[in-house]
Amino acid sequence: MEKNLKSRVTINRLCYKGLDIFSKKGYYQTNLNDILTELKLSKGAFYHHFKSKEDFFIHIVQNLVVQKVYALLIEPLNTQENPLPIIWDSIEKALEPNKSNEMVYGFMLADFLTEFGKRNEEISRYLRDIVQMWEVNLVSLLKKGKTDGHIARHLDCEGVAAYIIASFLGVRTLMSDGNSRQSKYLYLQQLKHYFASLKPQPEFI
Amino acid sequence: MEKNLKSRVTINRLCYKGLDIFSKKGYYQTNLNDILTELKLSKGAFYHHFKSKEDFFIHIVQNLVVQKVYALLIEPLNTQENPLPIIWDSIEKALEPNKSNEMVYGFMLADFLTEFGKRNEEISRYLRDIVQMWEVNLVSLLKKGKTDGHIARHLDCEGVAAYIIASFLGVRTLMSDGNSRQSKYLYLQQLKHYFASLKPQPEFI
DNA sequence: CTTTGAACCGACCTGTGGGTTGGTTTCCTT
DNA sequence: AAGGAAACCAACCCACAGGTCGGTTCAAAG
Repeated sequence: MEKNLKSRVTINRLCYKGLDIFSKKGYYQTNLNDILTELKLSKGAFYHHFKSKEDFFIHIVQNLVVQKVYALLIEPLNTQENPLPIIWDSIEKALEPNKSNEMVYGFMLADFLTEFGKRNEEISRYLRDIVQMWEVNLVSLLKKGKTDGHIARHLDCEGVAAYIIASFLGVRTLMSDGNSRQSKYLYLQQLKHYFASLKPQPEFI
Repeated sequence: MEKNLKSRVTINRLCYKGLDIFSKKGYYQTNLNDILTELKLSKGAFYHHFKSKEDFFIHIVQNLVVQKVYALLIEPLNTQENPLPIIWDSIEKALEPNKSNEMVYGFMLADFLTEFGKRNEEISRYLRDIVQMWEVNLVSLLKKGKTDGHIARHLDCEGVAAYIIASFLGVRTLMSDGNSRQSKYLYLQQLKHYFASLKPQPEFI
């Protein structure tokens, strides 16, 4: 195989497997051998492509995590329709386990944010940037929903976005507690109820 | 000082300082010396009172964490009044930093749940028990609120409780992101809005 | 005062895991 | 074919942290 191509293949394998295991066990609880033995690679191979474990993780965040969050939670918001069902659908999909690798991408962000919160300022910043990117897009979509008459005028769009994000980040904690299907179902139902309360109330017009 | 008393004093000092530092840095990222040097105690002293780091942490959870959660989130629910303002107040207080030691007890549960989620089944169970204790009390209070006419009849109390818990656990992630006051404010405002939507709707009677 | 054992000390042991380094293979260039 | 660089290997290094152990202090009992 061509050298340059082979290099990229190895880097990709490392990143995907890394994200997989980091998501399952957490960053600090994962050691490089966990990743390397599964891929039948050596320490030397790893440190040929990345200068440190932290560098490796940042690379994963800036590529894979950003990409997943964008595809699942942000890109769907690019719509002209009623925002609330769109947002609800995107969240439901984000909580759905990915068939190909059993990974629930919705988990990653919240777990990583917690893990690095008071521990690694640099990585925290990258993660917060992703959340903020989501928040910004939510807010602007909600504001458009206001002008289009889908959302009550008196609502605070920043507040609604923060509340959506908080509940989304929190439900994962409950979902990892055994009966994840039940928690997810209850959460999504109430999210729908909350969204219904955001619609313009006819009797107030 | 009497031996037995001195022992209990030392154990208490260890537990409080342990909870403090574990809350700030996480369990796995805290080493015993972080705790022991601050208390001017030795390894020997520690292992005289506890058989392992894990045993130590379980002791903290079963005593201090349970006690804090109970005092802040469960005991206030023992009321005959309208449940929704009561729940809201308890959550607001739980998110308030404790003046005496700067610790935000509301943080602990969610952080620890995340940290041990896929890592230590035994400790996870203890933590989940605490959440479930909260959930059970929330549900029963909400059901009473239904019969008392404070909450709409068609609502699913388990769902409401799950949603409250999810959003509470999640807001802490946002709160540790720098501007915690702003996040908390937005969250509490929307929680109030959500609660308002749970009241019986006059036009549906 | 002596004895006893709980409370405590701190040097040491040991496994772990991030990172290094010298060497080997593979593939492209000339 | 030869040279060289990229890709990779695996033994090694070392700092760190959980846990151990022999010894010391001190308060209560006899």
